[in-house]
Amino acid sequence: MRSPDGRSGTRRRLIAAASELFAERGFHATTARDIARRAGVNLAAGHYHYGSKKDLYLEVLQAQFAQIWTTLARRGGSRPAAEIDRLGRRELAALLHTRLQVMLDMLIGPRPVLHGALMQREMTDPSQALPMIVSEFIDPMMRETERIVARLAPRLRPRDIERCALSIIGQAVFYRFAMPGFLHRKGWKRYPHGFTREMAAHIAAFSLGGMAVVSATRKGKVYAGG
Amino acid sequence: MRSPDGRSGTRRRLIAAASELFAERGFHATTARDIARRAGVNLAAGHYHYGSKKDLYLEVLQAQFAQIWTTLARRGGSRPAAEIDRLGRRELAALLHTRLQVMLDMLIGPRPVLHGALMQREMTDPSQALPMIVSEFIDPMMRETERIVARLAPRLRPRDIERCALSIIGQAVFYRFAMPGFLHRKGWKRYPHGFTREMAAHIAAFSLGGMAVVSATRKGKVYAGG
DNA sequence: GCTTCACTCAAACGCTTGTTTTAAACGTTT
DNA sequence: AAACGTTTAAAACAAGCGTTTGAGTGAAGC
Repeated sequence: MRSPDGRSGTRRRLIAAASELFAERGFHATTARDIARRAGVNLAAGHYHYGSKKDLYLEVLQAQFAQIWTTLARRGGSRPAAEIDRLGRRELAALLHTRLQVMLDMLIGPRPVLHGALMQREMTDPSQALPMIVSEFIDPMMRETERIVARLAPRLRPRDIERCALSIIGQAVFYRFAMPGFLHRKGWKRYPHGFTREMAAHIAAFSLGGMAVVSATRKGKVYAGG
Repeated sequence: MRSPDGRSGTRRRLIAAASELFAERGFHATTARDIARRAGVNLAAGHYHYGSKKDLYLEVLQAQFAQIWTTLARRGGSRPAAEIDRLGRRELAALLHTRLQVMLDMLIGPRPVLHGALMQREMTDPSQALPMIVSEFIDPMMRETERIVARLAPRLRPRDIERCALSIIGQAVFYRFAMPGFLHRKGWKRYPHGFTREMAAHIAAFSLGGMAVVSATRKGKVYAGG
């Protein structure tokens, strides 16, 4: 290859078109001819460069998830572990809030990135790429959230740290996974302006309360918090 | 038709096989031949009885969601609105707990019903059936949860009642939507025995704390609850 | 006993799919 | 100028798809 992507950017155009289509319609409902048409290249180009539709799909996931932490960190939604351990209570709460805001922006914001749709599809129909997605995204996301939770509620048992982290992430991710039902119920075409900001604030507040109660609850006192 | 379902139960067998396959693999990845094979009927039987694969799919969704509230109520996860309004605080908390337990059992329990998988697929690739699913399931589920929340935290503004209900449902549904990633991360093949019980208890406790804090939080005091 | 009817069956239809093939061009490097 | 990697074009491939066909089945109705 003379340049990183041929001369006319065929490889790049193929990846871009395939990313969009796989995110929009999923693997099965996307055809090689759809991809070639949207990329503006010949049908045979896909197989020339990527061998097969499946390999192209795996390339797409690889490329998308390779850049996600850069995006997250650039917007302040991710911080090194050592930094988190140095934060005070108010800063931790602020980090949680920012993190939720960034996550929601990426998932359902006015310009959502493709990770959300692709991940949702992988959770519905897992492929060979699932291990990569777990190790490259889900696992780091969980670990970092657990670290924030552990700092905010130091008395929690490890299993409760994990459960609280799952509760936090679950609340946020829900707005992507349930989006069609949610929007239809509200009669909306898309989430309104400022929606992610308000939901991030709600989830942060709700979760701080949840952590406080779980942290104060002893075994058998499940219904505490009255 | 001689009997409610022919003589050999072809219609019933088709619906059963199609329900399983659509839940397992989705609409696109399920073929008419797969369905006929699993149902043990001739390939043409599907089109004879249901007209088209799409009509069969809609029939499947209709049948599955027609019975979901019966199942939910039978297990104590749903109560008439008038009853809810009569419950005391401890009873409401117990209802919330039971409701979460039943929901989780249906979503990820040892014998999960098909609604979970089918709904997840509709949220990923909505079809004509989406309005039915919203009006028959999502909307009643939201209204009843909001009623419980409203009784548990009477000072909440309506918008916060809705958000708290979404937080509660989101935490539970997350374990279905993110199941493949979650299981792979833990190295599990399925959720372990007692998992739904523990998670229902956690989500109930976490949510009671969340509601308490959101209820006590005034505008601008987002980070309260320390 | 004959027709009627709902139903079943194997076979085939026309179409789309992912993939491959063949040929010819293009621009860059050697 | 020759060689090379890249791209296009058009066509074809086998396989699989949803759907249709038409003959055949056996019980029900008259």
